[in-house]
Amino acid sequence: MIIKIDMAMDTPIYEQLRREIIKGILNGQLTSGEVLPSVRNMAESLSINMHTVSKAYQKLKAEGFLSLQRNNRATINDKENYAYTKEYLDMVDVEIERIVIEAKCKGLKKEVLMDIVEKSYNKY
Amino acid sequence: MIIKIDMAMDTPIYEQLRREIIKGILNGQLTSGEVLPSVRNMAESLSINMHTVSKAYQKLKAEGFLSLQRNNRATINDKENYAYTKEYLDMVDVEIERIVIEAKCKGLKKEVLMDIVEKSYNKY
Amino acid sequence: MIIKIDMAMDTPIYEQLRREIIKGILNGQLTSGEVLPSVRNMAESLSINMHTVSKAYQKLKAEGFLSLQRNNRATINDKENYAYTKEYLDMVDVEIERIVIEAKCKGLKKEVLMDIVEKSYNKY
Amino acid sequence: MIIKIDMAMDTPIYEQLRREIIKGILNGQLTSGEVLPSVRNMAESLSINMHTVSKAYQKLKAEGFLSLQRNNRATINDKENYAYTKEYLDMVDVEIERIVIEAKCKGLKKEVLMDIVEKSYNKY
DNA sequence: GTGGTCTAGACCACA
DNA sequence: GTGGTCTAGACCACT
Repeated sequence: MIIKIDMAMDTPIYEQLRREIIKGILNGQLTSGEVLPSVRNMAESLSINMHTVSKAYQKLKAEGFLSLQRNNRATINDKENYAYTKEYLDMVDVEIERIVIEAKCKGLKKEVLMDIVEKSYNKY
Repeated sequence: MIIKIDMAMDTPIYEQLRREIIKGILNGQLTSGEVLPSVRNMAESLSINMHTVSKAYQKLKAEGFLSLQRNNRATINDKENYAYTKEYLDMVDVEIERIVIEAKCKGLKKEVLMDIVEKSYNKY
Repeated sequence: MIIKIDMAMDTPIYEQLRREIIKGILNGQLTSGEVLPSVRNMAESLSINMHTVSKAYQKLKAEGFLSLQRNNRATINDKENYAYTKEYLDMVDVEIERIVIEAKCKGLKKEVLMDIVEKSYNKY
Repeated sequence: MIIKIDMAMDTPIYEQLRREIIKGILNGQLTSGEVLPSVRNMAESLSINMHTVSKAYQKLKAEGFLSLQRNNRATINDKENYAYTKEYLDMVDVEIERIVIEAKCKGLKKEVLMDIVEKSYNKY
């Protein structure tokens, strides 16, 4: 699986890595039970720090996307482990609201915005 | 106009202030030509530092939301000055995509997500 | 003579006024011996502070463009009084160099830059 | 690379630093991919404050001259990232016009002015 | 160790 | 009185 990290982006590297793994789960490149490269290997292949990879793995573990075994192997979990919760929905709500306010203020029509969301949803 | 700043939030204060002002423009509390409090006054009334307010004003200026006049007044601009651009649309696209990927991965149906966006849009 | 002041510009008002008067001299709207409005009148008609007008007049006087009489009247001088000097040439050189360096760095061809200068010269 | 800062000059320090870096890019002392000193190091070697350096770097980033990488390196960009735009040309036009008007008013011949520009261009 | 954010206090040009 | 610049020192997330 190809993971793209952009050092020039303002998003933290560990967050970029986290998102890439989630994307991998979504598009089927990472299936339940699959084992991710070790922290050390992942860090090497991406030319980033081990701590950064570890941070991404830890966050994904906390969210239920994967399990970390004693042997430091990260295994992708079943869907049930990371199904959306009430808290997650609230968070999405806040994020969407922030985007919507600015977009509406700038004159973006509801239809255009909804279209972006729909197209994005269908894309993956 | 009431501006809420949450010092405990991880969003920078200047960014919170920026968003509150945009929200004010959207809901009609700040209309074109309206004058904002001076940097010093705004800082005092929010119990934050001058420079933090200044940073918010500068960003809003760069985005066309307001003009910093030579007579030391921050004036809300006309809609034309901050209408959405191609670059802004691209940015929204990236942000939406990020949210959509994670939401879809977590099993959130398209209809539910679209509903959140629509409700948010109609709310303001 | 019409004088345009843009409160949203970052150029100081007194400097804008100064430039407008020089422009007036160049295009023949202000001829040698002509009398400018009093500081008070000019300030009123431009809706700016008297001190600001005074500052512009003082600077123009120091540069030889006009004379200030005891009755506070500003009179445009003859050309000889404000002919370019060695110091002025040096200053132009510095300003041009600053523009040229950045322009060249950005890939602007010499011909394009020279063309801008020539067109600008012929325009007035 | 030698960077000269004149504390007595009326040009802000961050702006002087910005120009020095652009000059370095132009004369080949700073090539694409090259890494600038960290904000702290640059500040120390110039005996100025961290924040002042940061402001210069931020401006250069906004203009495309460099990227501030997540691994805390300020890297010079490729030419494409800071090629001149329509907006930049308009800005140059305004600046040139301002100089030309005053110069012409002071009796400076077109040829002399053009010569200054040409010499300046060839110098770097 | 690095940059980003925030605060505080100072000076200055502008109005 | 106003904003812009600069300094200094602190905290924090990221690497």
